[in-house]
Formats: sequence, structure tokens, C-alpha cells
Amino acid sequence: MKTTPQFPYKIMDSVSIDCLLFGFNEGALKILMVKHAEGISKGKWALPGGWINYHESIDDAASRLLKALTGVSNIYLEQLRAFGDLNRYPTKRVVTVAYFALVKPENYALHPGFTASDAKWFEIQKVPKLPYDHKKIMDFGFGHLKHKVRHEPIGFNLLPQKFTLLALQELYEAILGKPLDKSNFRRKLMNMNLLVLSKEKQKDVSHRAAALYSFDKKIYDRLLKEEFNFEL
Amino acid sequence: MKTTPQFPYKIMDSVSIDCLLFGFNEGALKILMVKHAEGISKGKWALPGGWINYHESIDDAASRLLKALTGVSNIYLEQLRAFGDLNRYPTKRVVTVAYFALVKPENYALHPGFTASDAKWFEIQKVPKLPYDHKKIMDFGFGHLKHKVRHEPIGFNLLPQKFTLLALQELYEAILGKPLDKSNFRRKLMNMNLLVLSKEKQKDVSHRAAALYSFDKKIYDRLLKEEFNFEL
DNA sequence: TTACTAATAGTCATTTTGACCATAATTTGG
DNA sequence: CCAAATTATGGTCAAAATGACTATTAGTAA
Repeated sequence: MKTTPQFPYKIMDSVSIDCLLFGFNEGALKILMVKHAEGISKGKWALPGGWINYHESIDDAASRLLKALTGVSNIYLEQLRAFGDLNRYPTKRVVTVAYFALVKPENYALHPGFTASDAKWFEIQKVPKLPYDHKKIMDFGFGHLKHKVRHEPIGFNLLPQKFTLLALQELYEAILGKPLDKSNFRRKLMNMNLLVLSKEKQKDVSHRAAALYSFDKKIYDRLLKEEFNFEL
Repeated sequence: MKTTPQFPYKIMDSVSIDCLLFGFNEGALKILMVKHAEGISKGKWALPGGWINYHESIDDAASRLLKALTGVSNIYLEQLRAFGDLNRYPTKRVVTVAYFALVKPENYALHPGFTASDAKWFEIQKVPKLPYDHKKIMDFGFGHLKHKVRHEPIGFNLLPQKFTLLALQELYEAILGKPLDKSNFRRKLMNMNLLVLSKEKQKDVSHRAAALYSFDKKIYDRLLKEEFNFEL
């Protein structure tokens, strides 16, 4: 006989978590969605999320849920904000706390689980109709991303550890939605002294190989203390 | 016979609201606190906050609670974020959503009420020891204020409708905690074309009267559409 | 060997910044 | 009425940052 799975812990019943995972892949900005296997939106694609255990912090709940639903773990989830409109959830009053991260999709194999039957990256313009207020949450997160990427070096999360300046530029062009001057972009980045030149070079390209750089978080943190301001 | 006051509505029992109200007054940055008249921190100064009614949005709850506790109403409260550490509240598991606003204290008479026996503006450096995680919430809000004031013309909220350039500069000096060059500050502001010169002049000062300016939200909104970027 | 492609470097006029200096307009005390 | 004090307001000037380009270099591919 099959038993209904039981939660090992008591949960908070009026607060939930939703995660916005953005990724940059094949030149397009994407967002991770899961297909619900149970609950009131069974069969629908929605943001990965769920209930908070009574004995875990909301930050921990976000990490746990993301991992359980999609297999994605060990990433820094930043809290966006709470969404608490009156009728955002159909059957009872629920406030949800949204979390946000930017990752490289190719670094994370998707393993749907828990209450999700599937997990998939959608291009941001091709996301299907979402239940609850998930469209609103997604739009808020996308706005946050556009702003954040211009004021913090968060874009580096989306590139391999070592990358060319052109790859970095193309990433910024994709997120900001406008072309940038190659020479000026390069100068600006180099003057920030954030990048570490690698000894290796780009390989397997049918033209002159570009130098590879890596982003140095230590340098960034030190610069921040000196009132350094990352702006693009 | 006295009856215990009853809430007219069912409340959410594991989500609360806390409000951070910053004000600039007599040359100092202040924050509004209330003295709790009941509950587990009775007698202590803390952030104005409380429980959310089952039938109101979290934004509405924030406005209602602030008004009921302090008398301050009709201001724009912006949500900061949720705080949901495990032991932030001593008797049960509670996630709180923090709200934020900047006002001119002299425009708002304080009328403590509801569960508050007193309400008072404290200089930011002279805030007493706070219960729960209110210190953490306050520090987060103060950091947010410092950042925000440099990137959005929110500082104008703190000045009278018509103000001198020096008053504006002193406000920025107080929030940023560092002196600014008078001439350069003036030049920067004037080049933004955000300010409208008034025909009136400063009065009752024992020196040359300065011109009075006002901030024009319409101009600001128009400039934003042209990708204008407020930076100080 | 010669296109082609992208990397990398540099030019130059314009704008913005930071650190000052100078003068103007008032008020107040003698 | 004059001088001193005080703040407003308007400059200067060199240094740094920006935006729009141009030039050269290194490597691939045909």
C-alpha cells in the first residue's frame, strides 16, 4: 500500500517562497520554471516555490525548495521582496517571499523532484501564462535584474570562470538590449581594475584568439570599501 | 466592567509588518519609534508595526498600522523586504515585512494610539536598544536610505516645498555623512535642470538671502523617460 | 598569399569632476 | 555711514571620463 508522503516538519501555512532564477544561455536571457505535479495549479508551469518549514529561516527555505524542485543548489539566492496582495493566492491568504539569482544554465543539470514533475529554462519572452501573481513577480525580478546588472558586477555570474572581453560585452548588450562600443567598453572595464588577466588564451576560434580574463571578487570587495562605484 | 478590546477582523498570525520612518529635522537624521503598551515587549521602544488583517494587503496593513500607532498618514510607504530568521521573534515563528519612508517630521503631529503608548523621533545615533531583530531591520533600512538618496531625488521629500540650495546640500551632507563642495554641488544640481527657481527669496536671515527652489516631479518623470540618471 | 574576422590600441573633441578663487549682496555692530 | 561678517553666486583650471571614431595587429581560412 502506498502512503501519502508526509512532511516531516510542521510548515508555516500563510507564507510561501518563490524563486526567480535567471540564466543567460545561447545568447538569450532565460528563466527557470517548474511544472507542478500536485496542488491547485497541477500541470501548470510556474515559478519554483513552496511552503516554509516552521523550523527553517526563509533564506534556508528558498535554497531547500529550489534544490528539491529543480536540483539546482549551491547558489546565492538574494531576497527580492514579499508579495502580499489580497487575492494573489486563490484558496487562502498567503504572502510569498520572492528570491532571485543569476546563474549559468549549463552549470546546473535539472532534476525535477518534490512537487515538480518537470523543470525547464524558458526564454524570457516565451514564458507561458503563469498562475497566481507569478507574472507580476517575474516582471518585478526582471526589472531588478536590468537595474542591478548596471550597478553591480553581477553579470560575471553568467560567464565561465575565464571569459573574453567580447563575451562580457555581448552579455551586457543582451541584458541591456542595446549595442555598446567595443573600444569604450573595454577601456571602461580595464580602468576599473576588476579583471585579472589569465595566461591562457581563447582556443578553437577561426580568428585571432582573445585574452581570457577572470573576475576577482576580492578586488571588488576591496574597491567597495574605498567607495568604488560599479557603473556601466 | 471593562472588556478586553477585540480585533474586528481575523489576523494573519505568522506575518507582521514593521515600518521604518526616516525624517530630517534640526540638521539631524531621525527615525520614528513607538513605545509598546502591551505584548511581550511592553514598555520598550521599537519600530512601529503589528499584525496583518486577513482581509487587507500587506501594503494596506503597513499604512493602517503606522497611522494607528503614530498618527502619521498619507505617506508613500515602500516595501523594503521580509525578515524571516528563525528566532527573530521569541514566542512563535513570525516573518515580518519591513516598510520604508522618508518624511519631514514637522509635517506630522504624532498621535500615539492602538498598542502604542508613545511615539517619538530619535536621532539615528541615539536610538535605544531595540527588541527582536529591529536593530538589524533599522540598519538595513539606513543602508538603503544612503544608497537611495544618491540615486533618486528622494531627498527632496525632506525639505519644505521651497528650499535653498544650501539647505539641500546640508541634507545630503547629513545623510551621506561627509562634507560636499558648495560650488560643485550647486553646479551639479543646476545642470540636472530638475529645480524650478521661485520668485521668492529666503527671509529673515542675517546675510544675503538665497534664492528658493522647488523640485519638479513632472520634470523628473520626463527626464527619466529620456534615460536620465540621477546621481550624486 | 590574400581575404576575412575579431583583438587590441590609439585619437580627439566634448563633458564632467574636484579643488579652488572672486565677487556680490546683505546684515549688524560701532 | 562704514567696516566686518556671512552667505550667495558665479568663475577658473587642470584632470579625468566619455563617446564616436580610426588604425593596426594577429590569427584563420580559402
